[in-house]
Amino acid sequence: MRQGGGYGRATLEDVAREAGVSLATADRAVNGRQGVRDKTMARVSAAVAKLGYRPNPAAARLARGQSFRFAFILPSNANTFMASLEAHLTKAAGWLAGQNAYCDVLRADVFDANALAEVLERLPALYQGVATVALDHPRVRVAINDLVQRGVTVVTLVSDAPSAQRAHYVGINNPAAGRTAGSLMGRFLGGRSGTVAVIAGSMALRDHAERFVGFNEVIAREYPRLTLLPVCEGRDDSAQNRALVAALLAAHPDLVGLYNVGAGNEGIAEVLEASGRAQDLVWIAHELSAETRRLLVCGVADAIINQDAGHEARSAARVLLAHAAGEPIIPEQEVIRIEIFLRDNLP
Amino acid sequence: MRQGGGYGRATLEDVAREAGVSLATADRAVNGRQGVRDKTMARVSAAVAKLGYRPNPAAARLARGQSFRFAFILPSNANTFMASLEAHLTKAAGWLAGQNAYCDVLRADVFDANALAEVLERLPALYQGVATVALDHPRVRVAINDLVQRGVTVVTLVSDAPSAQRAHYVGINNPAAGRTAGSLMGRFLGGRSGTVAVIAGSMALRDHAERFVGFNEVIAREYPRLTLLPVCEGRDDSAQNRALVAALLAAHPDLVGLYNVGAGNEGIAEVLEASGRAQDLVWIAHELSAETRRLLVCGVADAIINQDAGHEARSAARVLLAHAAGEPIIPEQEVIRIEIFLRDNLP
DNA sequence: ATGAAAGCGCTAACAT
DNA sequence: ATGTTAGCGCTTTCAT
Repeated sequence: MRQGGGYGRATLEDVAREAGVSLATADRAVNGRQGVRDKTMARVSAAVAKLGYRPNPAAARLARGQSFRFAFILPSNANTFMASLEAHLTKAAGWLAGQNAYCDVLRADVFDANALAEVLERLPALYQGVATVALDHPRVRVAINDLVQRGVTVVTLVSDAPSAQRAHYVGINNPAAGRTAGSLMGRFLGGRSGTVAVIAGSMALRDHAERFVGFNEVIAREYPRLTLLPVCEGRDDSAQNRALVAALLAAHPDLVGLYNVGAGNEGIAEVLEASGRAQDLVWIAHELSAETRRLLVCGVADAIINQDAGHEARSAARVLLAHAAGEPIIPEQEVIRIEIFLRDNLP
Repeated sequence: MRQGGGYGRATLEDVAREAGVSLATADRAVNGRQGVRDKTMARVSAAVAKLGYRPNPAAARLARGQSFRFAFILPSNANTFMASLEAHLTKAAGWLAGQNAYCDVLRADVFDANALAEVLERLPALYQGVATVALDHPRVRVAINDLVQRGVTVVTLVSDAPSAQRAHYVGINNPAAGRTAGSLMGRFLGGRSGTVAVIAGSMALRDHAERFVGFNEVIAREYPRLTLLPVCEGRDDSAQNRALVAALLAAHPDLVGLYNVGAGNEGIAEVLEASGRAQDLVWIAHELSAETRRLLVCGVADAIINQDAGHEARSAARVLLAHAAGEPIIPEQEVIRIEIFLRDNLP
């Protein structure tokens, strides 16, 4: 491994010399700290421009020597997706540790607004930042706003609380995800007529409700030959979903499409595969996992809409650190995509 | 994921004290440098474990004070996608500069193996790394291998040279992208029968050829009611593509699908929109841009297969830096996805 | 308002 | 084989 010498990169010291001021003054000027005369400021700025000075973030971090502590609030009962998110969060924590930032995972029943709000309200003061799977509820909103008031950076993760003053939302646009599922459903069904069913965990969950709204919007507007059945709620539970789908198949011989807005795909898969209608019926589900991957490959599922858990974990970590350290983020790097996977473009 | 204790992070000095050795020895042991007795090594390892020591990468970078210089080799005549890639590369260069790594953009006619090979062969020795839009050709392969031999890190970008010993390929799996387009085409056409045309820049371009092969594979195997016409080559040129599509529309009243493997979508769009068959015909193209975005929104294009130029630029920068600095990468972060965009999931 | 100086945690000469 | 020491570029008291 070769090493380049220090090449002519200008340091703050060079700037100070060029401007005829001390290192400390140069630092104050460059970082916009107070107590610098306009005239000196101008001289330093000129030197910066002349030398093409760029601060060395590694050195700044080292000298500052500050460390951070963040909390991640995750659901107490994790499904496959949340488990994957947590695994990625653990890796991201390793990276954060290298940046002098440490994090703890806190549990909350994120489906229960009061339970979640309580965890937020009682959050120990040692945390400079929180990433939480949120809920759009008045008490949660207040809890988040109070934290923000206190100077804590709050980032919502996977599920948003748009009415709160969180610094950032790391997750997908759920109505758009639902519309995407709707378009895929309509197009995959070609000109076929028939009935389409939607299964959700619970319509009280904002993301589920939003996805359904988006799905419904597209189907109703663009595919009049398809009839949407009332949403079935299966609590994201495989066993309940199994029963639901069995009933749907029995009751609707003309069932041509199925969209599962939430989790619990295993149960659905079992019934579909057993029914012999799996290849014929268009099934769209969410979140890529070992299981949904298999379903896609063998043609039982037709498309998987995914949000990249690894990306979300890293994004939350980066955003939290950047905010706490007062550093900028690269916005486009932090946009979580609504990914569409067919069996052909699996990663 | 734990810990922090506020400021009590163990430093190398703590490790040295705990192990009863000097700072330098602790450094040698921790970094696996030679000249440390097994016994001391063990003592240091024990101290590391006991204190939960984690090196501070910022401090290491600062102390090492090494800087790097990379070259990016891009096509001399850029289309929209390449222009976007370059814009993102410029931003990534800003980040790299903060990491003491500087880069230059070199031009080459990357479609001409000899021209590209020449640029690689004559690459100034000052570069520790190169990211190049490559070509799978014997002379290019040799040129890349020679660079690698010399200790230069070579990364291929967007277009690969799999037979060369490049350290990494930043780009998508093109046969898979073609298969993805094929599946979308087949499914979007529902049970319709008819003719499908493919337009490519040139079948001599590896990525174009690979995409076609993937597309053809799926259509031939899964959609027997669709007939594929021989590939038309339009040199990625809008004007040529305009003429090609006009001819196709005239000659094939039963044309139901169109897949453009390469660039030059503007010309295609014009003819399709003018023909009045735009809404009926399924058109799939590559690379999201202001133009293809518009086409998607107004229903002229039905799907865009995309590789994220921003991701590719940042990924190339990260991989190059990590390799040169001997640091690890996060593999899953560097996987470039085959993105499918419908009008509903546009970023 | 400005300057001097002491580190931050680690690396790499240069000793021994 | 191990220790000593001088920084890397920047931030931050503490003086002036």
